[in-house]
Amino acid sequence: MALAAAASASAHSMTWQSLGAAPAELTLDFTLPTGQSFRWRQTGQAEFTGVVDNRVVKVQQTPSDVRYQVIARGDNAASSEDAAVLRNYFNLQACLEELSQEWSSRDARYKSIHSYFPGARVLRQDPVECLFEFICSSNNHISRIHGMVERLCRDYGTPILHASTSQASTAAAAVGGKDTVAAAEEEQKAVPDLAFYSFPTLEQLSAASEAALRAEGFGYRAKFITGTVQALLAKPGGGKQWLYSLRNVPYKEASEALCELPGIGPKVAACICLFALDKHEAIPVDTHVWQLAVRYYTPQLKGKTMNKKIMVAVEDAFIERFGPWAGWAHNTLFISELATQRERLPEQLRPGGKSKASKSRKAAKGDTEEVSDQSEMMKVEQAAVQKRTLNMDIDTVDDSTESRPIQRARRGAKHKQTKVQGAGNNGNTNGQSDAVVAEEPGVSKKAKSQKPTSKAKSKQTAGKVNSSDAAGAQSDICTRSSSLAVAADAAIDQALQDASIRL
DNA sequence: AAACAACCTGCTTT
DNA sequence: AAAAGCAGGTTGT
Repeated sequence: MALAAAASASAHSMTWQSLGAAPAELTLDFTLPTGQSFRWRQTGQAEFTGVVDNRVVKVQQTPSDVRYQVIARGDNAASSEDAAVLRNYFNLQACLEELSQEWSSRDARYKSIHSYFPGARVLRQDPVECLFEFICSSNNHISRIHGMVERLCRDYGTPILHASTSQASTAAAAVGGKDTVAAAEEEQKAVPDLAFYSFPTLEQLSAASEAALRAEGFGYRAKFITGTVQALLAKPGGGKQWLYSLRNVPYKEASEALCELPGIGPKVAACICLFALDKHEAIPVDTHVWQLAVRYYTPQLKGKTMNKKIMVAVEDAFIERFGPWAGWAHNTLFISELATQRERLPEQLRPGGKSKASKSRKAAKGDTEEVSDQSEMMKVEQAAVQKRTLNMDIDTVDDSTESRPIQRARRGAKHKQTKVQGAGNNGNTNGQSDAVVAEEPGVSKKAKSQKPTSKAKSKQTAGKVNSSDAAGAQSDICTRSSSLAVAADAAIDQALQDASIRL
């Protein structure tokens, strides 16, 4: 192991390249692990490694920039295109700072929280990859989605960088500073996870059976994946082209087209539209955004049950409030709601529910309940805005502390009856175990039927559109004054170097 | 049209 | 320790 480490370390002594994006434009911590892509692994204190367009890329935050190294390339990945590929992936033609200023002038809540989450960018991902990532996301949490996507790539994708030659693994071994046994164990455990694969093509994915996917822990999403693969392959041009063409049609049209595919409803469609199809106004309304909405933007909808119509109402409210790039504004607001991120907000800006960390901290200090409720918070924010003479209309959110998600009450009620047979999960924790899927974990009633289902049979046009370059459709609102490079000082360099691998 | 039950799983909380 | 709760939802009734 050590030998492999040394060998590859010297083999990969390349240098960092500047991406030319200041933290206000791109902050990796708010962009990569916050649920819009599940293809990145944190491989250091301020460093992530992932695969972009057939390249294994390491990106690292510095105080003034983000820099990158392409540590491996697959077929047809020319190094001359690295920079363009990454600028495209990080959507750097848009100027987030400028947008942020605009949103701040339009909305009190955004204004009060955005400085705690600078550089939360919306990526421009590959549509195929993005689509399957978000089929996996339904009724699921980030860490499991991440594992599922990883297995999908490992099982059906093309390896670009093997574990034995991975720089990341060498770092793991080198940094391990403990006794050699522990280090060896650590490395052994780490190695299988440190290979990098391209995301499988539709053709590669067509090799996956529902049974195999279930055996890998995809649950009921297994048939969504196989169903969508088939549906896409049946499109003229093989599916990939069809999907890319959605970049050139209006949001609504793209969303409706996506919703024809099994496993894709309005929320997942909005994710794909926002994160891969250039629909900057798309608002994925999930449980977090729903709470945001009834708290600040559509209080009149409180108590309603979530459905397509309600989602559209929420979306419209966001678009009216934030404008054509509302999806980007939503992204920052969404992140501020995540349990893993909301602790960054000062107490008085934090929404009602407290996270574990917050709870235990309070418990330790013998603190009592939180002081301000939503209405007070809103008043403070409104006052702040009005003081600045911004005559924007601020929704008055009166009322009280409905801290609990509405759907929770709903679920609590229904679970009384359900549960029962779902409780006994048939053992195969950790996914891999057996190869041949137990013919019927939860296949209670129908299932099995590979039928196209009602959604597949309705319409299916959307094949037209001009084939102009998709990137051209985007506006260049920023003349990017390259606050570039600025060689990070040695101290930071050192610190970053010392960072250990973290999964 | 709207509401709700069912669905896979892993991790946390009671 | 067993059970319920929850996680960036979709589908069928």
